[in-house]
Amino acid sequence: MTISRIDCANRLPMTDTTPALDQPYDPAKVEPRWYAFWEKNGVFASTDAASDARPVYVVPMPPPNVTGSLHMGHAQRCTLEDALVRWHRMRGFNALWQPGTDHAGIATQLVVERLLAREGVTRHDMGREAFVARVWQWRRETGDRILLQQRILGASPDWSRAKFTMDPDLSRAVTEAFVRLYEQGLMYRATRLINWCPECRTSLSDLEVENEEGANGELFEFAYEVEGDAGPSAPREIVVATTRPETMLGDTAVAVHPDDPRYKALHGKCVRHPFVERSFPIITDAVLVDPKFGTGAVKVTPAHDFNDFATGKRHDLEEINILNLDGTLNANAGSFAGMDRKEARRAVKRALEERGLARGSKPHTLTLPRCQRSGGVVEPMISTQWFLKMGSMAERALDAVHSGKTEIIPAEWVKTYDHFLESIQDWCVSRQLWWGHQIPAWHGPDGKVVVARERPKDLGPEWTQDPDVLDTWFSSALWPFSTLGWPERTPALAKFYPASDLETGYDILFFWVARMMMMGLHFMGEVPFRRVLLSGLIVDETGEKMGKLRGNVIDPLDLVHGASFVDVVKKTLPGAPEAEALAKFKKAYPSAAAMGGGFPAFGADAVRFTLASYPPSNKRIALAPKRIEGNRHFLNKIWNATRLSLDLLGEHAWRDPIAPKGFYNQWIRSRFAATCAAVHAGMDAFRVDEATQAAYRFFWNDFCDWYLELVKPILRKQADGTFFRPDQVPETQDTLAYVLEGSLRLMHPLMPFLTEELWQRVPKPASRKASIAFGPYPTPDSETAAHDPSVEAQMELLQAVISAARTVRSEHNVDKKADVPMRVRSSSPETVAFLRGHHEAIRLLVKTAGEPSFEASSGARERGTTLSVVPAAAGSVEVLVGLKGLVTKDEEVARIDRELKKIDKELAAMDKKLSAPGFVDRAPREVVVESRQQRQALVDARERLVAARKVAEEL
RNA sequence: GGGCGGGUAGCUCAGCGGUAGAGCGCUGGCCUUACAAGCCGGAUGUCGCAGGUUCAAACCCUGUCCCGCCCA
Repeated sequence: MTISRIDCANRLPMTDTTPALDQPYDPAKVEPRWYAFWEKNGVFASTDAASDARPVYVVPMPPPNVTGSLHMGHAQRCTLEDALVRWHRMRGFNALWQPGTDHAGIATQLVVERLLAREGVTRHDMGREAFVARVWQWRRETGDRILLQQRILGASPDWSRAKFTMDPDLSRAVTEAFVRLYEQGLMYRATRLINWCPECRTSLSDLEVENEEGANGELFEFAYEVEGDAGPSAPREIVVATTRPETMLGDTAVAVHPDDPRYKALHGKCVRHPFVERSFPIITDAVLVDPKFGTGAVKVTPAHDFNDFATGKRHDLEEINILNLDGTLNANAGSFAGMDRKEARRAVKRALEERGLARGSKPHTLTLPRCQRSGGVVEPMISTQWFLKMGSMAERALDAVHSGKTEIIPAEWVKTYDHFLESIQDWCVSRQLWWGHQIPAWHGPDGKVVVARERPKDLGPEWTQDPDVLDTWFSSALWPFSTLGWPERTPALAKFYPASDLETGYDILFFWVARMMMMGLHFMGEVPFRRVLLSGLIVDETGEKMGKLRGNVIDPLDLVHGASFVDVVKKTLPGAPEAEALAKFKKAYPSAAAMGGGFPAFGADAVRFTLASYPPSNKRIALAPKRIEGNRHFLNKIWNATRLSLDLLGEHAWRDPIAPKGFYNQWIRSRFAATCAAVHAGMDAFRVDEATQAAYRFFWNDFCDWYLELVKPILRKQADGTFFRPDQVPETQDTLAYVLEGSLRLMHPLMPFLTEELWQRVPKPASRKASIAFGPYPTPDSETAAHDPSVEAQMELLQAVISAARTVRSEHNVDKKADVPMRVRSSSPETVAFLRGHHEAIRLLVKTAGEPSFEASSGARERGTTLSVVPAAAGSVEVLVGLKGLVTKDEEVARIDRELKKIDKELAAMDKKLSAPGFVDRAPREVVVESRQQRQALVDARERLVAARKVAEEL
């Protein structure tokens, strides 16, 4: 076919490697070829040169963990950020999408420890230095995998600026930040009750503790014997209830409510601990004790419970730590020392029973604090750690959002952000890990501490560096400026700080976004970014969170390249029986289950377009594979429409278009202009979903369904080799080429591969650069002159007339091949004239026998015709289709009745509205006028239908 | 206990003050020389429930019931 001839035209820079435009569209043949091309042409490059006068657009990419393999969340980040970055780049911005990876302290250490465990080695066997060396080796081998995976999705960050949080320059920034914070009195060391994960053997910040609600437990009751004699009527014992019996080894008080009459006699008395040589007081505390809960008496363990800790401070109680760092009990636990905490719980209960102090137990649901990384139960524990004061930093971060210096989109999140910062506690930043930024503090004799950028030379050998490292999120919080060279005053820092947009999932609003706000304001004196764009979390099709245990994880690359479900579940549920894993997976994705044995290769563009099509207000995004399939069909549509267009354009050489005179050309240009405006509005407001929808509808429903169909007869030569309407050919070719090329550019940020592939082949101005990615982008301004609502309104009428005739054909099951006579009438001479002007389109799209006729309305009608009405205020249009011998009287009456029913329903609604008291007086005038026009159109249409029904027997 | 979302067609979701929408699914007819991953048609909703504001409410307000998430 003609396509191959066009392939040989000199439009294509890569003729030797580019396959023909085979049908159907195969992303596997197209996508792999373009990434290297973009890199070679420097598409992704930004410049920090002060002399560059372009406006700047900066997006810091949330650095994925080096442990990470690409998951749907990453794919979503990639898609949205890449769309925004490409969009700006095409519009002439100096765009920096800052890539990199995060060292992910705990996560990485756990991964490498697990590897070592297979070799039968622990990190303690190796020692710190060797272990850290091993982690570095691991990171060199696998840490960049995720960056390679992002390329498959078409991500376009400036790779030349890629950073890793443990790079020397970023590590230096971390040290500098720590030292300055210390010098400013914001970073301090303190002994406090903190969250301790015995499995990771490190402290955690409040945010790293996840509370598991509804855990099954029991409320265990036991008695403490009261010491001394409180009088004959006073109780000899006091019964307390607890969900953690083993912590009684650290009890230093029993609390009751001051007003509780049951315990009045015991105020000030002491109880004896049954297992350790200790007695402690019965105190009164209205804050801690709810007299209605349990027995109304509460055991107090200041060293292992946050509420009890506060109570201890109020009453000056002793804090007795009973735990070792690995979760076993220490010497304070007396005879229970050395036991694991779980074992100790059983042992304590048994011992209490033996002493006759147990008072029974009942089932109880509780909230269990769990470590975000290991899943282990977190123990509150007294420990000396480094803390960062949050108060004043949090205030500035709050102000920045309230004053509009940083905008959070969607705005619903502002309240959540506020609440977090308003109630924030100081941040425990030290971690007892080996992998991370070691704290730049040195400990000397007598508890002396020195904090410095480097080990001070005058410190003796007895001074040792603090073994702890910093929370991973500490270095992440510096990301928007540490990646640009801070603390040096680099050109990049001057050019690219603050960033424009920070896009991420809402799940790290506290972990990352709020902390970057605080650190950015503190160190740079300016917000780190102008907008925070938050998107929802991707969950499975039934709304469940994706997780290994659930067996519903989808690897985005499996969607891109295709994969059998068997292979998919091998990854999601390794080791599980295949049938069971498959069943779980298919239950999680009902629409995928209908696809047969696996995912077809949807291609990166289809996955991206789908991810971009969910609105950010959606907190949970239920990933429906069917939807990806639908979008792949859309890409195929673009592919084929381009093939057709190239065929219709032949050897057409680009001419800059002038304002078209032909109606269809005016119409498609107007629709294109409206679409550019809608896409721009969507992209600008972080409603990428609206941009995708506008592009989809335009390209498919306007450009393909109508414009290409209307233009075919004009641009296709007839059998005798001549054009049917030679005078219309040049302008139509120009317009087709213009809209096609513009559409590809318009959609490029959303589907970079396909648009590049096709754009390389379509006619375009000589001024265009090597890649579509260089733009320019079709903007509302560049298209606005073509926008013409009156043309669009006329086109809608024409479309309605054609559709009416098609409906009649279809409803009466007229053979597709049969030509039918058609007659169009209206009481409006203008309408008749307009429609007559489009007789050619009507003839072709309805497939009429001979030319349709156009005339003023009259009551008479030929035998054998069926009548349908298109309501219009200026005078409804009657569409008469000759169906002699093709339809019975009954069928026609039934069809007219259906039409009447519809119109009656609309008319009733309109009458109700118009006759409602106050409507005419109080509604805006244009609404009243419009409603009256609509009603008139309906009444008119109805009259014609009623008349038509009367003569239906003529059939 | 506090906060934030959500409940619209069988499914996944738009719409957020002027006559209910899309994709998928369902269904009738078409292998019409771009596309069957398609084309031309069709059916399908008391917009969670109850009040209120308004000339007008899926949309605003109040209450209420479910579902989800976050914080304590």
